[in-house]
Amino acid sequence: MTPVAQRKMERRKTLKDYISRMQLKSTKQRDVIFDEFFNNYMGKHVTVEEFYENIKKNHPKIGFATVYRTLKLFRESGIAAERDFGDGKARYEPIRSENEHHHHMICTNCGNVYEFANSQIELCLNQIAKLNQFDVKDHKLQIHGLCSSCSGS
Amino acid sequence: MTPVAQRKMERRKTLKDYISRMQLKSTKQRDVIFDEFFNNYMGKHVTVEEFYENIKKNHPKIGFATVYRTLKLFRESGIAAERDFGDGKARYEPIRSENEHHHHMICTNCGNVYEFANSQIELCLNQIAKLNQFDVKDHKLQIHGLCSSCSGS
DNA sequence: GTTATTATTGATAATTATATTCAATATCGG
DNA sequence: CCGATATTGAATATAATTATCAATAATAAC
Ligand SMILES: [Mn+2]
Ligand SMILES: [Mn+2]
Ligand SMILES: [Zn+2]
Ligand SMILES: [Zn+2]
Repeated sequence: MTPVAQRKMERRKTLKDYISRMQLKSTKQRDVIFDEFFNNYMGKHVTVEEFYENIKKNHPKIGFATVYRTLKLFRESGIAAERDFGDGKARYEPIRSENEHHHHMICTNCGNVYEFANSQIELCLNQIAKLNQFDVKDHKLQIHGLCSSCSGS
Repeated sequence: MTPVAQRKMERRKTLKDYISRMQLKSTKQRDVIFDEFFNNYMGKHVTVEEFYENIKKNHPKIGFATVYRTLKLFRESGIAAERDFGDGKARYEPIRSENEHHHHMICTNCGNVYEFANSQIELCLNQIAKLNQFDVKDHKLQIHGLCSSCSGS
């Protein structure tokens, strides 16, 4: 099995566990949305609208509200992350592994998103939090500006 | 003159300059909102609704749309910053000085906001941007979690 | 397998923050 | 003061998200 397929299976188990733990139910729609999401959106940051328009092509009967609710379910179960890049629309991306963590550079011109991670920053943040006795649940870091294509450098 | 009054005068000049540069007009309402904002909201992060409710007490005739538009004008002119703490409401805070820059720790329980700054993080960010030939216009950093009061440590 | 219970679906409507419209009014250069 | 133009404030529109609810699907109990 490829590493990609392996990770997808792990995500499926995480979701199934969450569903049974919360006494929810597995459904055709959730399976369909799961496959679409983890097959086509690794490393992407898709809005609900975009995702809905694409999944509708192969599954015309699926409802908009169901897509909304299911992506939210993915977030709650820990297999997806919800992002806000400041344009008023929620975006979702598959979480790649348990402890993976990254941040975003967003081009205000073309909209492209670049990911980065930096352990030194993470360390600073933890120190700052500790100093203020702040119990960190999450943090987000975004750089907004022009990507190399758009700034013409 | 106190340093606080001094800075307020500088902000007023910045706004006046912006208004004349963009061929806008000075109005009673803008003056009233300016005074309210810089007298009562230094170091605060106020929503438009909150701000409107408070200013209405002394100036009942002022309109909601005017408050919205004026706070946006303050942002455009560079004397106020717009923040998004993830609760779906825009927040505004007075900019304290030209090159001042800070970030936020937000308690998910009590809603209190704590500010911090860290030059090492800023340096890392600039390096990362340079490495990716990314032309930084802005960046935001937020820590979400429980403050010391709410985590009971 | 049948039945009972409970969650889900999908169409629609409600909500919420923000943006726009527009007629009346205020500002400002000349 | 006059005329041109920007602003105001009430109302309306927009856009993303969330809630409602009757029909249906999934699981549990028997
Ligand atoms: Mn990402
Ligand atoms: Mn602040
Ligand atoms: Zn770009
Ligand atoms: Zn707190």
